[in-house]
Amino acid sequence: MRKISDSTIRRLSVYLRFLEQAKSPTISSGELARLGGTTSAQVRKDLSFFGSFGKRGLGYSVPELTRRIRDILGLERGYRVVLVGAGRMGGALVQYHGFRQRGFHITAIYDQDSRKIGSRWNGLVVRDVKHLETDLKKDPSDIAIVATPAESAQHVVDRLVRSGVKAILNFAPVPLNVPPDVEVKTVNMALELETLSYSLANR
Amino acid sequence: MRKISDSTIRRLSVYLRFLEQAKSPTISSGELARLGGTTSAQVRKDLSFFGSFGKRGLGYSVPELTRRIRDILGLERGYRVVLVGAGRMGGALVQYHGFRQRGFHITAIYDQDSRKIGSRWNGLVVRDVKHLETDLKKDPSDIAIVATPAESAQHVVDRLVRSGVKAILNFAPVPLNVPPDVEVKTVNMALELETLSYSLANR
DNA sequence: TTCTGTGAATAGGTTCACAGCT
DNA sequence: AGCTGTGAACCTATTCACAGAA
Repeated sequence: MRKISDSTIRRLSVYLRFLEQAKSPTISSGELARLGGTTSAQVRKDLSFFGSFGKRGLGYSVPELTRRIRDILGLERGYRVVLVGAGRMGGALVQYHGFRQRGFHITAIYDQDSRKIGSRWNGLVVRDVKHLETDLKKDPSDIAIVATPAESAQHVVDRLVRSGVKAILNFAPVPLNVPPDVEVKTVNMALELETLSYSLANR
Repeated sequence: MRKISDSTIRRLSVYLRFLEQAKSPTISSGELARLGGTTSAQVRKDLSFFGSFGKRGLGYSVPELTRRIRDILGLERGYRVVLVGAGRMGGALVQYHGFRQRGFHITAIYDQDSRKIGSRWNGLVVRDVKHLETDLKKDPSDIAIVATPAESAQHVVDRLVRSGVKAILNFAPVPLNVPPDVEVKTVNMALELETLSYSLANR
């Protein structure tokens, strides 16, 4: 398959959010653009990589386009997600409603700290991270969320990769090394604040 | 000032993190690149937008480059940050060590929910969001973090903008409208998972 | 010799503009 | 007439490659 840019995928995801809230049966590229903060040409180009979903003179059928984008993004199948790191951030993520809503189900939580192990979080019992490999062998997961301290992140990731995890959402503030068939997305909040600092400093 | 791309700024922020951990007194663009997951040419180009900080044949002085990047990013001055939304995510952010470490001080927390108002969070008392404008008039902040539900985010942002906030880090999963002199960075975690879903679906 | 600094070349993403359906 | 689909033009970011300083 043709290489699609990350920004296109992110925009599709944004369009999807608005399609799901749309009231009218059809929507134009211009309207989607306005909602998603982009241009109508961009919307049409983004969609054109995957096919021709619209009707000229009319726009896009909301239910059809919704279905198509969900399909492109692979959201139909639903995912089992394991979370490593039961700190504050892990806690927020477990509760985060947006994940479940989108078909991402957190099925297990791991931590190192014996004070956390055994406690219940949103219906899940925090397990000792030493069980990570054996658990994943029994119940594989495609996606893991890493919310550990920076120091342990790479080690945890190595173990996840060995256990067959293919995609990792990383909240630890370090770039992670993984083999080319594994996808990592790092969310670094301090870094986001620093870009804001830069824009404040340069005006 | 010449327009610098967001990706350059983000990489500077990554380099800075490694410079602060570096042990040797000098470092080459190749080494910084390896640590930061990029190329040596990229490192040199990024830095060249702001000056010539290295010595040919030698590399960059770690303390000097650290200072220069902190200066470029505007991190020397320190920032007062207000947080709106005392939910799970807000709680995680208040505790997040990376912020304080980098000179971002959360000075107030606001919420709408009377059950949360008055409770202590990390030494701060959660205040009723109705005091937002009067508080900001007394003690202005340049930066706000918005961690409210999607529905209230735009309204909160309008009030922040009217109160003189110039930079917003948004965790609500909606694009926000702000005047051109205000900078917004949105972190949307469900969206990050969706890009991972896409890459799993297309292999 | 090593490693920076930087124009030039390349690649990639966005916008334009218009032909072609409905 | 309205709005899509898309090649072409444009613009921006990355990579190359090499001259030049330590």
